[in-house]
Amino acid sequence: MKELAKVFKALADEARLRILNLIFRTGEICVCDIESITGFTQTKTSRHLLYLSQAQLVEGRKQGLWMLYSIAKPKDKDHELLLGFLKTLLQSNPVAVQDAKELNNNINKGCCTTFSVIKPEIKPAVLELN
Amino acid sequence: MKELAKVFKALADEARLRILNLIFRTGEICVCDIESITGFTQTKTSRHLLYLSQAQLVEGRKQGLWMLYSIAKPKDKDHELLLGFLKTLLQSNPVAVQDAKELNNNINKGCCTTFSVIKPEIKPAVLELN
DNA sequence: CAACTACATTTGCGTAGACGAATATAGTCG
DNA sequence: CGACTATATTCGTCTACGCAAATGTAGTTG
Repeated sequence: MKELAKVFKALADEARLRILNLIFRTGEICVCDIESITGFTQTKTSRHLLYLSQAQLVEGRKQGLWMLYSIAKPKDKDHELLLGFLKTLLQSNPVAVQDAKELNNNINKGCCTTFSVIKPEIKPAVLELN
Repeated sequence: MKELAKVFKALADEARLRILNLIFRTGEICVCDIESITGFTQTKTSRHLLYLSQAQLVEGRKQGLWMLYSIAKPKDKDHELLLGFLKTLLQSNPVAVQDAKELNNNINKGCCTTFSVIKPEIKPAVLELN
């Protein structure tokens, strides 16, 4: 129960929900893209990603100079249920949709590090923006 | 998005999750029963119920001297999804199941105000304890 | 190896939340 | 109305969290 509360605590912040949304929509994204899309400072972005990973909501891997974050692999049924639930909620949320549009703009302008440098094969059309 | 974060904040506390669990399992329960089952002080119980009702997760009605709390009626699809999700999570949680057993004990011993005084027609068998 | 980039961590500060004890309020019953 | 019960609210304290600025670190590139 305490762990469940801890997960909800990780979700109890708008900044973290916005970050989660970007990760859901991209599959995998680097820190600097999150910064540029949300307007968060580097410190703030990094700290919130730490919270999210401690709550087992996201996980990161290092690739060269970049740190790439993705949604954590579900550990059990409840965990899987939670992640699916979150994705559904964020799919229709106005702020989440707005961020998704900004993300798409960045991809098209070529200033999205994640997609232009690291995963150039992934095209905007792949993203589910609505 | 801010409202979503607020809801998660209301869920980000073990005491509130335990209270929610009791409400889910009984359908409607008075404050003093929550106190005796959880061992929370009166202040603590009341305060957390306030948080939960402000987040539109529960709602209360006054009956005589007692305040009866139940799960809030869902306002929209997302809200309904959230409540169903929560119920599922709490259904299998060990602490939640333990509290359910304690609740059942209280009902059988006749010291559960909610069921012995206010809703005597509801029998323990009605409760889904596992 | 030196400059640079992406990211993490530390520090210090202000605010929000959790708690118990005490007090207040509202309804009931004699 | 006066004693009692159930619940809510206030108060003071302690801890946790959010933030920006500064600093640290790891990997890359010339």
